[in-house]
Amino acid sequence: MCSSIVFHFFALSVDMENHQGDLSDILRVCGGGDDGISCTSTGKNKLSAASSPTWEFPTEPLKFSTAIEEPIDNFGDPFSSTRDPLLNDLDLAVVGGGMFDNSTSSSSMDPTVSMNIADGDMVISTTADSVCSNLLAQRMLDEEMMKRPNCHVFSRMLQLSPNIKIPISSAAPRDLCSPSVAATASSARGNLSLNSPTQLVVTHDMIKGINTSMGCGSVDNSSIQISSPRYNPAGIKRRKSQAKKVVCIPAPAAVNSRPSGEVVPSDLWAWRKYGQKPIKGSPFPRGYYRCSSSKGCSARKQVERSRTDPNMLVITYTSEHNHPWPTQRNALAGSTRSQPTKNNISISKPSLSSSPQTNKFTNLLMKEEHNENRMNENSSVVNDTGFSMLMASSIKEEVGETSINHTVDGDDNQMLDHQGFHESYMDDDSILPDVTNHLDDFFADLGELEPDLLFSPHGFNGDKSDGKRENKALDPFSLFDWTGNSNSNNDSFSQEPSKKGL
DNA sequence: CGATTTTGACCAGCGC
DNA sequence: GCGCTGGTCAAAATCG
Repeated sequence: MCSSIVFHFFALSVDMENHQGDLSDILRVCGGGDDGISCTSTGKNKLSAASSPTWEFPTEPLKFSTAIEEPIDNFGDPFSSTRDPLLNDLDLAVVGGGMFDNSTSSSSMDPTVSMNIADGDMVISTTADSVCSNLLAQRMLDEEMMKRPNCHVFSRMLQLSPNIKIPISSAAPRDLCSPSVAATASSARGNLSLNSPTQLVVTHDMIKGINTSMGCGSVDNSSIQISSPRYNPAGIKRRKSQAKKVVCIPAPAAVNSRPSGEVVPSDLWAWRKYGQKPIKGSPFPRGYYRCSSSKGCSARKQVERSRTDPNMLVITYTSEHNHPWPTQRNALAGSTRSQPTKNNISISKPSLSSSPQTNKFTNLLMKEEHNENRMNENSSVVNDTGFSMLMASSIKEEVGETSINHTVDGDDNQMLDHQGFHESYMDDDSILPDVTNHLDDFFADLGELEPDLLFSPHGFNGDKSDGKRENKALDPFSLFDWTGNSNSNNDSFSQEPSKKGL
């Protein structure tokens, strides 16, 4: 019975207060290789990534974030407060019989999940066995990410902090441990894999080699980028000190054939372009998008090419979504119509490919700016085989806790109340998103698709020649589904900005 | 036909 | 106050 689970471990929270400035603040932690953080449990009760040969410890010790004075907004980051479905992009395989049942999760002794920080190493462990343990641990990470408004899971990320407090719901593991679905080990993208029983150790050894780099331009494969929120991409002038979150991602090698030449990576929100302007000092125009998932949503984002490296896209999120994470169908409905009709699947699944081209997707940098007074927020990027993520790491946390045990006997409501997700939308209780429902929707949608198509590399890379728009919303990798990219002409983006100077 | 993109016009913030 | 620049609006065009 398969009991391992892929544990995507994409970002580390690093205190960057000693790194100030702008572009030069961006550090890169080179992971090397395609696997990034990748390890498999070899011991019975411990899974350690310390032996991962692809990580180096930074020349200077990483400082994990501690207390932050104030929570900050999510800035429309689709993953900042909402559970990231990508966290569950396990290779799922239907197995006969129940590989997991309540008796497993509800043993005589309630399983607990604990997270400890010792010497900068984070250890997540549970007393539960088998898949449930793994799921609990993963859930724990998920919860942690949701709990932290700044734990921007633009993809899968995890913050390392000595102050982790994650409520775990008893329902959660059961929900995740569907009797009909077994999680099988897969490290296709070099993720941290958890085998049962669960103890996850993230050690300093997993990280090494911090190098400074300049802006988004210094990106190479298999790297972690840590940027300072002080970096003001492209010298964007702030209006009304509006909080922004900036994400730098590698530009796709392929570019769509839009007149604008714009390349917009899709995420799971629906965005509608409402403007485009040439930016002074940059040969590339900036596109303005607003969330079209919900009327009244103030979430916006700006997409432009990095002026220092045209191969990088700078996405600036402004404001935040005031509605739940869109369902797959909603996301599909909101997808741009410029989606290529053919041959875009392989592009959208970079992480499942090991080609050099794929590795161009390896680096992502996310930066966050809250306001003028919050310049020392932390952010980091951790790469994976096909993805790399960076997240801001400023989190409101309790101080002094280094180990918190979580008994798996809470209720869902309680869980939600403790999640940053809830906090993120506390301004409007009427539209509090239901994380659990999102999860349910997500998996329900997944269930409607053929597993092979969904989860197998073949399915990902299959060429849909029927001309239909890919259901990218169901594809966790659609994050990097560069819209409308059906060819590899990277120059089309570099075309002249709109004729009028706007 | 509805949703999205394009694009010229307008508005607002900021520096001088 | 003025000009520059960025951000948004909205009508027309486009697409599925």
